[in-house]
Amino acid sequence: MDIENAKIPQATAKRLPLYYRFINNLHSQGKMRVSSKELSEAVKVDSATIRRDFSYFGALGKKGYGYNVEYLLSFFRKTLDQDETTNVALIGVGNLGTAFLNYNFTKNNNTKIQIAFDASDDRIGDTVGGVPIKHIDELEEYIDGISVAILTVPAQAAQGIADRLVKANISGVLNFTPARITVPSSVRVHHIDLAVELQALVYFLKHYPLDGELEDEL
Amino acid sequence: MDIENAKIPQATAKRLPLYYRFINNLHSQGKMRVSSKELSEAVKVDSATIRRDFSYFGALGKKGYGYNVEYLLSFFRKTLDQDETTNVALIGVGNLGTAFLNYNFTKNNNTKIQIAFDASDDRIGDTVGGVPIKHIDELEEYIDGISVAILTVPAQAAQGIADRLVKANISGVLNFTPARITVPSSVRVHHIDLAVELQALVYFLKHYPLDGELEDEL
DNA sequence: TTTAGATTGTGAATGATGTAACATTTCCGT
DNA sequence: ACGGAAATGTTACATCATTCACAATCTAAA
Ligand SMILES: NC(=O)c1ccc[n+]([C@@H]2O[C@H](COP(=O)([O-])OP(=O)(O)OC[C@H]3O[C@@H](n4cnc5c(N)ncnc54)[C@H](O)[C@@H]3O)[C@@H](O)[C@H]2O)c1
Ligand SMILES: NC(=O)c1ccc[n+]([C@@H]2O[C@H](COP(=O)([O-])OP(=O)(O)OC[C@H]3O[C@@H](n4cnc5c(N)ncnc54)[C@H](O)[C@@H]3O)[C@@H](O)[C@H]2O)c1
Repeated sequence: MDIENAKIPQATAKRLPLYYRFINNLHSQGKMRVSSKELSEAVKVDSATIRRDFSYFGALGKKGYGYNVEYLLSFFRKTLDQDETTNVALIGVGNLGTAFLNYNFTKNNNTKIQIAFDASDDRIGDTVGGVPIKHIDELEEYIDGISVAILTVPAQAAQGIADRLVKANISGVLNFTPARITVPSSVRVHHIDLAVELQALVYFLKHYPLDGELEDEL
Repeated sequence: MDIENAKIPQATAKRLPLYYRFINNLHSQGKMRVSSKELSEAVKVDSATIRRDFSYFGALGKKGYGYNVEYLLSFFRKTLDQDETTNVALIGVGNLGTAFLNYNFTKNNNTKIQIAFDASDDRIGDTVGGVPIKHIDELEEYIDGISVAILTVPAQAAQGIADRLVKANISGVLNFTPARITVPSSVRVHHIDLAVELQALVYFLKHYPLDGELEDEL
């Protein structure tokens, strides 16, 4: 769609939602302007990196002044497609799935969990956090118009479900399962492996200098 | 402690727990040997990257043969300090916190959630997933021997709790809060921002070529 | 209107990560 | 015991990301 955007580094793209949220905060607080230095302290990203990130979108600020909060906000809203909602399905209403359903991702967000699926009869027909739960056997019937799936099923079920999601034409999967699923190259998968995150943190603590470190981020 | 380890790239360190888990699987399946190519297909990491990662630890494999699963396993167990358990506290027994407590991170893991804290009187004294819940006012009394904290409190409470954790001599924090907390450089914080992850996935879907892409990983 | 001070946007330096390619070594069947 | 097949470990390169440092530009106050 946007010609320019194809050139934005992935690392930058991953920071955009973060910037958006903090700019939103500033706006609610009635702040009129902000410098890259201030933002830097809030989001814990080097100020030069922030300026560089913003610069991919052209000159958003004014030299000697900083950035106009209102303008930044409207810019990010547009860029992150806040207006156009992405429909999401959640598969596996267990511990983690229930937490996600109860959490309203819609705050500050352009995504909405529209429907959930589970294999256990107990929960079918209920709603959790306002989201209706259907039986997994009915996946194909209800998945229409959904482009992203959150996978919170047991690891053994992950690949099978993924295959069905692919057939049902899903575009992206957020996989919380420890299983690394295989999908065609037309589908994007992000793995979030919480056990690995915890273990990695512990590894860093044990093996990296504890003191003269940056205070943040992997 | 280990002199060598200081040189291991962070990207590699983050993959180690992943390798460990899959090698563990292979071992349970009775597999005796594995090549970087096989491993690559399982964990979705380029085989050259795997060989490079392993090579930081010396020559773990044999040319023309591959890697001995048993040996790899014992090596990783040692390297990831599987034997020595790291004690973890969880702060904020809400939706997300409850999911984590019910989930047994101890599988394949050198970490154990020993204790949880919450501000709401309702849950104090209960146990969730075998973990006792104490009142947050008693944080300082019970945090002895705990080196890592998982933060799943509301965003507004995050910085305050973080300050107390720092005073109580915590070494690492896994922060699920959208707030970016400030801590001294002696404390390591990893942010896991689930809303950002979802939004970033959506952004990639909308703005990046959908087809000729690697099929995995950010 | 002038000037001191602030802050951007970016070229260039540095650092980190990923991967192609291959010489080298080991395995293993004959 | 030998030779081809297999797979490592690593060199060299390519790519991506971060950060420094500063000229250019703007603000705001006197
Ligand atoms: N809970 C955590 O803290 C945590 C942490 C790290 C990783 N994970 C991973 O996240 C996933 C979910 O964890 P959880 O704790 O919520 O597990 P859970 O067992 O509580 O939930 C799994 C849910 O999936 C449903 N299910 C099973 N098979 C299904 C199928 N074929 N189709 C649809 N639904 C199916 C079950 O009925 C259950 O409700 C697991 O893969 C787990 O390894 C969880
Ligand atoms: N649930 C999700 O899916 C999800 C997704 C993304 C981010 N998050 C973030 O994770 C955090 C927790 O989310 P949640 O859905 O579990 O919220 P929640 O409201 O269900 O749970 C928060 C818990 O923290 C407790 N608490 C409040 N103040 C406290 C204090 N000062 N000390 C100790 N405990 C305190 C509350 O009693 C409650 O039990 C939030 O910051 C949220 O933004 C959650």
